[in-house]
Amino acid sequence: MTQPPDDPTPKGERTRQALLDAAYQQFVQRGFHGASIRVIADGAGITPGGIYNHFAGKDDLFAAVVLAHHPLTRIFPQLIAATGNSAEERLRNAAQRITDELTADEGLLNLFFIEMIECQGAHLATLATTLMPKALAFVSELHASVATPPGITPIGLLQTFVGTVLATVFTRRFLASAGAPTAALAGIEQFMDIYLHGILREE
Amino acid sequence: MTQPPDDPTPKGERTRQALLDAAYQQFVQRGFHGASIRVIADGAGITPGGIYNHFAGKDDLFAAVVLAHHPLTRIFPQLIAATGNSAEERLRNAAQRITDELTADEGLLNLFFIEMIECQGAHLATLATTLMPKALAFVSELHASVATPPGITPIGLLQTFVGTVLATVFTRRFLASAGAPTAALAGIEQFMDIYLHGILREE
DNA sequence: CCTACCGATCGGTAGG
DNA sequence: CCTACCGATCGGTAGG
Repeated sequence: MTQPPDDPTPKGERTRQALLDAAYQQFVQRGFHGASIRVIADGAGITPGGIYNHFAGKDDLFAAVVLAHHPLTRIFPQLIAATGNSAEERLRNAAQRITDELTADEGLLNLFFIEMIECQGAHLATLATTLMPKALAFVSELHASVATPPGITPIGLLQTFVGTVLATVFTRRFLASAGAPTAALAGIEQFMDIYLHGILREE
Repeated sequence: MTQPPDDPTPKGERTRQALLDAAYQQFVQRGFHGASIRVIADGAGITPGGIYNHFAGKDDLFAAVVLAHHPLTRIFPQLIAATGNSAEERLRNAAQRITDELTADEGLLNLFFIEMIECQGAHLATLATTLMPKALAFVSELHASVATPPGITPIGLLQTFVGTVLATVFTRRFLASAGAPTAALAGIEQFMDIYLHGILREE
């Protein structure tokens, strides 16, 4: 008997996905070293040994989580998919979408930080080579179509835009943790007011 | 015999400082759970058990490191100490100083992230109550003296400024990790060009 | 502040 | 994919 080849979701594949989900939750809550293989296995409904039928080890499992959930995998597609009748409108729309996504699931930003700290950014080069070409093409076109301050390269435009969005999400989160009243804080609209007024000069 | 009371640095105090230094190095390199009490003790030149003469436990040691090295303890004083003949000059000067300090020691920013992820920002409220009053007084005065876009509160001014500085340091680090050519990246001057042009409107 | 040690938990493997 | 288990290391303590 061979295994039925076109089941909607093969048994092994479902387990693998359950492992990825459980691992994501644990890693973003406790960090790489703080997350336990046993708790992850539990969350996926299997015993610890079973993990090694799907992943070579804890590092391999973490790498798979990074590939599936790293914020960069959300930011760049949202940037390209943004709509609007002008460069300004498209950037505002993209900023809003990215902020919403990063705010809805705090784990995404955590994963960014955990990877940089506990893996020293080892996966960033891989992610970048996959994602950057399209993002750079998009931003080069944008850069050519608008007037920016002197010294801003296309990659600098991408950097300052993404940096401003990350700054919004991050500062709102830590100021809320510190006890600041949320209503007094700047949101993505204010950050974009400042950023776009500063970067889009008269043509 | 009593202990000589005004030695330049008492024996126990030197050990405590050595522990703080070793702990800082380990925590920012490996995260809270990744750092080992034994390695920290080694780094301070004592045996693991000796740590508990100075700190109640690993958490207590981490809390002391956060109090001593958290970026907020550097950012706010630098902001207040900044010099210049106009609001713009003072903000540029402060941004430059903060950026230099956070770039010179990558551990500082790591500590910010580690504390937010592995301690869920538990120490931020304490830090804020110590540091915010002076910073808010400074920024309230600044807010009153310049024209900002509508909807920007004094705390929003502080938030967007600090956010912009953090965005500079963070995006430069991760883009460098990802293999981007450093020369093409925006630095604090470019970020401030954009930010200040966006936030300081005509009076 | 050291020696010696505690129980607990870690990531991972062998064999089925 | 489970059972049973490995050696290693963890944070922390007792007693001196």
